[in-house]
Amino acid sequence: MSKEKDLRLSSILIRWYNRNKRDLPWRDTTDPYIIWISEIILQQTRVDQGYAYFTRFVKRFPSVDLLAQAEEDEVLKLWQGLGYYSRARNLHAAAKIVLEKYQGVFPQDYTDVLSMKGVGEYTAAAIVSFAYDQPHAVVDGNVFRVLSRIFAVEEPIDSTKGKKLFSQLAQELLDDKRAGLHNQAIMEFGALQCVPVSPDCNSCPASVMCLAYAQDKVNVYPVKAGKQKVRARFFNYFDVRYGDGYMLLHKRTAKDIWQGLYELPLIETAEAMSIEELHRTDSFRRIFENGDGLHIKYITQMKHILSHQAIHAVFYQVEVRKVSAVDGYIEVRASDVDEYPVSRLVHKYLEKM
DNA sequence: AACTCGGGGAG
DNA sequence: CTCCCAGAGTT
Repeated sequence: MSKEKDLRLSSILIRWYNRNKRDLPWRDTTDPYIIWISEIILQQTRVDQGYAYFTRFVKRFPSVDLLAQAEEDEVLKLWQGLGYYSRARNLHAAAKIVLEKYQGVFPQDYTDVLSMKGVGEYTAAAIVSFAYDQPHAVVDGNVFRVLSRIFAVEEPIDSTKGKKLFSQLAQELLDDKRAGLHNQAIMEFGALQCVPVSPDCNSCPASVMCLAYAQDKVNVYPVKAGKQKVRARFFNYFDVRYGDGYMLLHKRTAKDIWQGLYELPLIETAEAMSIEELHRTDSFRRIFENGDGLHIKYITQMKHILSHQAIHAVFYQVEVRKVSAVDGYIEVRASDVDEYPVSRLVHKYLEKM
């Protein structure tokens, strides 16, 4: 016994979508690889921000085997500036697995897609519905917002209960016969019509069935419980120049921000420190113990804000006649530094120099 | 369940 | 400033 679905909302959203959708390149294909790339890029990222990255990425890596064969540094370089760099590392690792485990054929089974690194429930549903029209409902930030308003859901979207509740609700509302279209429609509706701040409910075709609108409580949904705090960190960067145009770089490998990216020699301190204080640290002595004719000059300081950290960075330029190899650092030609993937913070410094 | 992981744009 | 974006992984 299957109960007939109520597809009135789906019908409204699809009608709205057909009239208002943006023309986006990843909607012109059913190639799961292309759709996968677009979905990873768009995780926690606005279309406007990810668009150019998508274009460059699929131009350089038009197929999964070409991505799998690339060096991780090149993948990260293409990702530079976009943030959440684990997306790029996971994308690259997953491409290799597709090549080896699936002989280069992108998996079609939802569970197989879900098992890929960097692919969670949202992305798996997006890929199989857009590429194969399989009936899996997407639940992203847009869907949370649209459904929480229409049904006046009081459960916080960042709670385990809330996530389950919205998944079930989204799946109940899904038009199984046109899942891809339905999923595109509800997300685009959230992105353009049912926007986070002061949506234009007067022009909304779903306002007739929107409980939040009826109660004049559109601005209270979606309900969120979370509050994240920001950690302060102090980065002291040393732009070490020596010889005939050489400098030192270090690849971040720790489980921390910017994993896989390169940066200048760094001394992180628990609080702000003067250069005189830095001189006395073990880290300083380790980096510069073999420094001959050391000359340090203050260059600039920058405050770099992440969603969860506030980094206070100070940059110094260090001139030495010669440095011997220091463990963990690589020596590169200063003219080649643009080849290496770096954080926005380091990039902003480098482009000033 | 709570925490971590980027960067940018809108208001 | 605050919020949040086609979220996922780790602890």
